[in-house]
Amino acid sequence: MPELPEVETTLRGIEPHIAGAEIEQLIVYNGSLRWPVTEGISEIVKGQRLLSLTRRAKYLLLHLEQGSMMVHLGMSGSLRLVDKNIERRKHDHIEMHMSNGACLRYHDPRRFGAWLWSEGEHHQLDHLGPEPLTDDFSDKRLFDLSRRRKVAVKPFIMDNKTVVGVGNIYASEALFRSGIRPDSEVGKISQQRYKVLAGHIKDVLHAAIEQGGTTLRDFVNGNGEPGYFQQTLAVYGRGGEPCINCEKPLREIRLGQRSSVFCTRCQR
DNA sequence: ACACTAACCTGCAAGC
DNA sequence: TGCTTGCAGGTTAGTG
Repeated sequence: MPELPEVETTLRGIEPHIAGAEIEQLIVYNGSLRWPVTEGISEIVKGQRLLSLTRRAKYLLLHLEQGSMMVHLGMSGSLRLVDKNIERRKHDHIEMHMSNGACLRYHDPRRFGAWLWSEGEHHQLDHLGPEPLTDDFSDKRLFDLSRRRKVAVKPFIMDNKTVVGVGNIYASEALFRSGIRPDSEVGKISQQRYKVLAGHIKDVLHAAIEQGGTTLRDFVNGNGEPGYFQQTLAVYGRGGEPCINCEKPLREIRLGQRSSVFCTRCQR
């Protein structure tokens, strides 16, 4: 999926084309996503103006006059603006027609995503940690949260309670840039090293947003264009290939059911 | 509280 | 060629 940079890229791509317009029709072709799409959502949102779009963690929030739709792209979801006359593709599950003629399609082969309506709070957002690109996320937070804990640092920074938006790609890349092994016990890492790590998490996310995100298989922004950050990946998906610094073959292990690639020489 | 696993679902690549 | 296996960007529910 889409990690934070891909969601942010999607938001920036679609927002100018649909914000301010009225929803003429929302069509749900297959509402069987991670959670069932809210019953009756088409009737609820019809005729409401889309006031604004925001992002929280990897969730997109479409703010309407009477409430909001919370959209998640799961592992394989994407949103794109299309010409409504173009035939739907397999796995195009939801379509939103706007009063200005724009048509937004939600495509998600694995159906791990979400489209939920609420007149108030979305409770999925209740227990999320801070946004990584704000001052609420810092080395101090990583240090304080990790004392007397034994979890490996990679699953720790991928845990939404620690910080949101950091998935398998950017966790791997930030640890490489920081020279920290992904399986290091969090309780044994110094605040100085967390300062380096927090800085690299922010840097790698910023850089990925500037490149329009990472396209591995099928990610596209709101206008159907891929991202380019995959060209910058140093370790993710490169198990067995040479380290870009020292040329030693990169090692691949599994941590918390996720593949983790790192350099045994450059990361300690 | 913490650490870890299985599960949701489809597509694709690798191996036999 | 075709079958089986394992893996893929996330998140939550359940186990010990």
